[in-house]
Amino acid sequence: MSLPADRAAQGEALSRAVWDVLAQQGLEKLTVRAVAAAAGCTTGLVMHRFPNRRALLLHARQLLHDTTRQRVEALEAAATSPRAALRAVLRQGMATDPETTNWSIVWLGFLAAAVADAELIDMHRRNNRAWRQRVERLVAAAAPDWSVDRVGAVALGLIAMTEGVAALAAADPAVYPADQQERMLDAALVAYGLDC
Amino acid sequence: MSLPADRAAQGEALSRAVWDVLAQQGLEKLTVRAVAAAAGCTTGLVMHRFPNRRALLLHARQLLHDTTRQRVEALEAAATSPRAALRAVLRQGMATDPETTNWSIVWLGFLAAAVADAELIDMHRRNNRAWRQRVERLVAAAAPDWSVDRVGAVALGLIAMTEGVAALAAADPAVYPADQQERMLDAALVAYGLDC
DNA sequence: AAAGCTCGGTAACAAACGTTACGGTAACAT
DNA sequence: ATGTTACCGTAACGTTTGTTACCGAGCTTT
Repeated sequence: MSLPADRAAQGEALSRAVWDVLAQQGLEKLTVRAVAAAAGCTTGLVMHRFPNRRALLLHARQLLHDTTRQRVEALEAAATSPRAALRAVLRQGMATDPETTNWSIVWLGFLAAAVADAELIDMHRRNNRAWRQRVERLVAAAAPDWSVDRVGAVALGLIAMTEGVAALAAADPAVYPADQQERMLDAALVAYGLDC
Repeated sequence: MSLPADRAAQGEALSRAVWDVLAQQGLEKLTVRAVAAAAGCTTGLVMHRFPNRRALLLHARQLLHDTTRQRVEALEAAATSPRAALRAVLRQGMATDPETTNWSIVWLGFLAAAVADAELIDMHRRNNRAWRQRVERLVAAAAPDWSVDRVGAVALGLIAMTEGVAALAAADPAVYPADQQERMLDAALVAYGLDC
């Protein structure tokens, strides 16, 4: 069968291979051949599916965003209160298990690759601005009487904290165990007056 | 003259060239030839000064750490109170001006490069553990009656927050201006009860 | 002044890279 | 059954990479 659904599935599988290589071998080894090997195919298939290496990377980057967005929306929908939603969403932004740790490493790799790529940095900015608006909305819902300025400052603090600890824990998991990240998050939520 | 001081100075200049390339062209373009061009010399000099590319990168990474350590110690020594020292040290960890923004991008590049390099990741861990101990010491001095657990959780929160906002601001300076980062830091210090 | 030594630039190497062209196989249509 | 098309692996291309070998210029020593 050569339905477009199959082509899309192949593109998705190749994007997942991009993530795997990025997480396990790093940005410097992120070659077309390495991606093909991780996907269990040859470079021919990769280059038939994408016009060039950059298009493959851009697709993998966008798919990463879409995937995490869906996961976050599910967490938000399943939460029983605004503050529980805020905590759940922030929690998955840290590196508390192998899956989210992997996600963090991949995220760092794409960010490093975006330094020299205008389109990648644009995607990063679009996605991160959306992320920031989401957290600001959640903070505003969790503290309805706050001023816009305070919501912004606290949301930024929480975003930066989770983003930062994800990077730190991804690079040194032994020193940043999951429970310490959670205690850090809870301490911050308590300090800001946003605890459940 | 061929004094060892000159050789060391050349190594330093080449390391600075590594930073420049990393900040302006990204990790993927961090080649020996690009470094030589940024340093205004040829690849011959680079390979005479360092046995191979990895050694050059390791030297640049260590020099980056030593440089920032000296800057932080100067800030700490110049502070008039423990809380002022804490704030000054944390402040320089964010990306509030072109210099610290550059530093953040370089830091991200080295972190991404460390994914596949055991020695680079070791250096990152050593340096970051020292950084964490420094901030924990500053927090303990700023709040002498806190428990060790609380000092650890708050210090981790502050470290992660500054580290995270530095990455965010480095990638999207227009959305994370300096004054917003400072307000975020002050809001966090107030929330933790560590304001001056 | 001539020889030796240090230094750094030039040029070349093999390997790996992104990309392209070609060929063969399997499914579909007629 | 035969021609057509889509699909993908194979092999090659030119370029770029890290690295090595070589060579000439300038300083020191005798």
